[in-house]
Amino acid sequence: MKYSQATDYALHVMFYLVATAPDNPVSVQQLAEKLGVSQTYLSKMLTKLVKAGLIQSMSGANGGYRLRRNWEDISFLDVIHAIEGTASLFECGLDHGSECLIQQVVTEAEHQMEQYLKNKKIHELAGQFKGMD
Amino acid sequence: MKYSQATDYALHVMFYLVATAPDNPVSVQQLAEKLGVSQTYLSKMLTKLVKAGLIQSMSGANGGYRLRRNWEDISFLDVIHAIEGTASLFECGLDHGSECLIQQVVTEAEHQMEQYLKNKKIHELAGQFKGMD
DNA sequence: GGGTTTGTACTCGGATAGTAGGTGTCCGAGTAACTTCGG
DNA sequence: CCGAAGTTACTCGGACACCTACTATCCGAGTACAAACCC
Repeated sequence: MKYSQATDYALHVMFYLVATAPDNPVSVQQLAEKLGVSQTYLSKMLTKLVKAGLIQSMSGANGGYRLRRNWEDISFLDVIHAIEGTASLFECGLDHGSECLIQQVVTEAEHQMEQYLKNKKIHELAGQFKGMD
Repeated sequence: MKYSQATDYALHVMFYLVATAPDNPVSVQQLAEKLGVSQTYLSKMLTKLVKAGLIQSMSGANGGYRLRRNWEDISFLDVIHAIEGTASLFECGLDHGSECLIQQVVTEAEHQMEQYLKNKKIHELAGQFKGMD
C-alpha cells in the first residue's frame, strides 16, 4: 500500500505553482525540467488536476497550466484525491450478512487521515518552498 | 491506493480466532471454509502473521494456527503492518536538496491514521463478531 | 507390552502463472498567438 | 496599412509497451500425533 509516484509529482507541481507563479501559465516543459521528470508523463497528471478543477490549461502559444481563482483553498487532500481517486482504501470483499465491523473501523481511520490532509492547505506551506531545489 | 485483499482476509481471520477460539488451534482448511477463500492462498497470510508474532503455528496432526499469549493486546495496526509491511506510504522521490515539506505533512497524516488503528484492539470488537456469517 | 515402523493430517516454502495497475513513450489532432505576405 | 494565410508553440487524448505487485495455484518436504506391527 503506497501512494503512487504520480501523487508525489502532482503535489510538487502544485507547490511550485503556488510558490512561484500563482498568476502566469507555466508550460509542461518548464515544470518537467524543474522536477526532473518526463514531460509526457507529467502531462497525464496535469490533465487530472485540470479535471479536478484545481488548475486550468491555456492552450496555444504562450500557453501552459495556471492555478484557478480559489487556489488559496487547495488542500493536500484535494490534490491526492485528484490523482488517486476518492475510493475508500479498504473494502470488505467477504459476504457475511451483517455490516462489516472491520470495514467501519478502517474507514474511520482513513477518515482521520483525510481530515488532517484536508486542513493542510498548499498555500500555507508553499512560502517556505521557493526555489524548490 | 488501496489495502490489499490479503489484509482483508488477515483481519477477518484474527477476528475469527479471537471471537471463537482463543486457545485451540484451527486448521487452514476450517479458516478458508469460513471465509470462502482458497486454503493455499490464505496460508501465505497466516505465515506472515506468524512471522509478525501475532499467532503461532502447530504443525503435525491436529495442528493449525492459534493465537499467542498476548492476543488481547493485538490491534488493527499490528495486523495491517504484518501484511502490508511497515514502510511509509509516501516517499518523495525528487532530489531537492532540503528536507521535503510535502513528505513531512503526508507522513504526519499517516501517523494520525496509524494512531487510530493502534488504539483499536481486535479483542474489543470481536465480541460482536460471533458467527461471522 | 514396549519399541519400532507406518500412516495420516497438518504446516512450510519455493516455483509458477495470470492479471491489474502504475509508469512511461509516441504520435496525431486541436488551438491560440505570432509572422508573413498580398492587396 | 490591413486582413488573410501560414507558422510556431503549446495542450489534449488515445494507443501502446513495460514492469511491478497482488492474487492464486500446485507440489514436494518437513513435522507431530496415532495406529499398526513385530519380537
